[in-house]
Amino acid sequence: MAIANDESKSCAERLKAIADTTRLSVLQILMAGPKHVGEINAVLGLEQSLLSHHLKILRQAGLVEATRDGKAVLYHFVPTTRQHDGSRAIDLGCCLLSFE
Amino acid sequence: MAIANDESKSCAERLKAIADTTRLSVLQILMAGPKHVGEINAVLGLEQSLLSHHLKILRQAGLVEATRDGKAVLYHFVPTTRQHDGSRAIDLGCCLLSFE
DNA sequence: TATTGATATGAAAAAATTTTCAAGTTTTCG
DNA sequence: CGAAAACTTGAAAATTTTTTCATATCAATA
Repeated sequence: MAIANDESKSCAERLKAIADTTRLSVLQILMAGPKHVGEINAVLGLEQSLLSHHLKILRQAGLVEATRDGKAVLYHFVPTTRQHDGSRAIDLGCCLLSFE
Repeated sequence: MAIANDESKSCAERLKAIADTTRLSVLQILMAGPKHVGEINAVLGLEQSLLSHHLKILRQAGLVEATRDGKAVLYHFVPTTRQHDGSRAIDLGCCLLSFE
């Protein structure tokens, strides 16, 4: 039931999850606050199942989490972040990624 | 692909260049200082042309540069970096990546 | 200049990722 | 309960990346 967070994910593997235009957009949307799949897609306008597949990749990378909210599903950015000299940065293991 | 601004597009492109185990290793090797292709491969032990292909991708992403040095070729990390609260971070456009 | 050492390139094969399409859940509502 | 809304899943097709292999280039040297 709980979404497993694979500890053995390498840095490159997480980077790969982020290194995609669509997923990068999703991440940025979610970093602004939790949103339902439909709300995300109101911005991106993708084929419904395609977004779902991308969300799964982000979930498996441990970058986002989903919780059911009625018949909708709410996604939120998982702050795998840590304080890095003043600003929050996503910790990818071998490197820190910070959106300004 | 649907809505994705130019900024996140080029950012994802650079992230893609970095999001690969081999290229990530090459980058980290070069961040320690310039090295010849042979020296890089002394560490990685890849098929000669394969490393060459990877180096090309890093070059095209503007992350490294090559200069001829006799019959060898010297590669160096291109500091697309900027000071980010004390430590050097690679500026990818939409985000900063910092190795520690 | 012919040869050798160091690396690059191009094309085809192999592998991985992305997109589509059809069908399956879950939850709410009449 | 049956239907609808909001998603997810799985499998196949489409596309992109990665790897291999054979060949080419460039510079130093015999």
